[in-house]
Amino acid sequence: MIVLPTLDRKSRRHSATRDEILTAAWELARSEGLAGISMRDLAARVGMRSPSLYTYFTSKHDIYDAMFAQGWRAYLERIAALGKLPSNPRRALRRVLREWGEFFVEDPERFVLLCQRTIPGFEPSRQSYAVSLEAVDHARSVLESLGITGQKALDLLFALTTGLISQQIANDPGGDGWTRLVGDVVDMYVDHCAPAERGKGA
Amino acid sequence: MIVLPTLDRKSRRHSATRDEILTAAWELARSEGLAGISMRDLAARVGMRSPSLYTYFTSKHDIYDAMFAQGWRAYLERIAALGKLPSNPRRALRRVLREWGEFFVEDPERFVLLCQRTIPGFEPSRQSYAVSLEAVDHARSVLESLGITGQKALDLLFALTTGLISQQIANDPGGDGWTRLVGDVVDMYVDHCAPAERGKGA
DNA sequence: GTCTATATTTGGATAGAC
DNA sequence: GTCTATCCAAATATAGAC
Repeated sequence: MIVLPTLDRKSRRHSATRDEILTAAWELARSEGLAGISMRDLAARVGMRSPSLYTYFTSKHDIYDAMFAQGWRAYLERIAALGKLPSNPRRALRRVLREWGEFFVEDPERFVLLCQRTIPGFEPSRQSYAVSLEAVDHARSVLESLGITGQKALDLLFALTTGLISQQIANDPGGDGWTRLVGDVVDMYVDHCAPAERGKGA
Repeated sequence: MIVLPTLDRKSRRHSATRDEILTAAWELARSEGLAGISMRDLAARVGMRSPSLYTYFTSKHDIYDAMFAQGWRAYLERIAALGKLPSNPRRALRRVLREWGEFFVEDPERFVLLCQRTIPGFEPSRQSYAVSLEAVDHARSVLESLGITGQKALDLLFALTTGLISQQIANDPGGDGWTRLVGDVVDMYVDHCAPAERGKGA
């Protein structure tokens, strides 16, 4: 007898409830702040009492960890959904950064969890961290197509983007400052890091 | 009879104790994190019990508020101590940003309180906020000497600097990444925002 | 799997004696 | 001004019945 690699009814149900809890956790994060999530409130939102949550997650940090992985997976999906990037490398970078910015600006608490990591005591597990590294690798490959290599340039790009997003969130939440600035910023960055590309912005 | 505008013995003592508490608060912030300060621990560190703190501050937020103002005042002193800035505007900006970076990298919790403001529920009072605005005005005047004006350019500068510092603190705490990058960053920024200055970096 | 009940800890803040 | 004693609220997590 062959056991199919699908989950049985019970496991599927378990997994669905986990997802339901995570969805509620994101909602709660958006309304109360990420650090403002309490097990009581979270349970109430899915029609449970707090002890029942421990059937699905071993601790509150375990929930944050699942959210962290889920967040980065959502990012990878968004980038994948962009399809083929423009062949002009500068345009490609612009396209990716615009998406990056919209992704985080539309949900500031996601930015806090994924990029700022200011939740006291929380550190992602090895598996969840691995998901975030895929996003870094993707950025690296886009830079390489521009002839930009090295950790320094990558660090600079992240500093630039995360700095802008956090300013945007702090000063103009929900606004479109990012979208309006991203073109400028890409030009500034590329002109500096890949001078050979200067003037090829088209 | 003339009342001199100096504080009497009692007020001086009161003020000295306040300072002592604030110093202990910074120490505690550096070891436990800013959000990890508790009134009990803080009191213990100055040889008191927690209720006594309320003689000097009305609440915990009141302590954060005093720290906020103290932090920005310390920044203004550091900048003032630089003396006359180089007449070359690009060098002047480099000098200021280098100091800015060292000031915050050497005490990450200060950066959190002054620039990130992620303490739940804390907002600086009008007076304390005014101190921080002096720092912004100083940056604006340095930019003006470069012929760079407008809120957008100022925002971009802050995004760039705070982004870099938070990356530095997260990835290489205590390192000198900032110092090594600041020249690059200034060139990149000035080339973009004040093209007329291009090549005048000396 | 879910519940009630509760352990445990921790925190800010206050009352009132001295 | 400082203390002891205490209040009150909130939170995570566990034990054990159903």
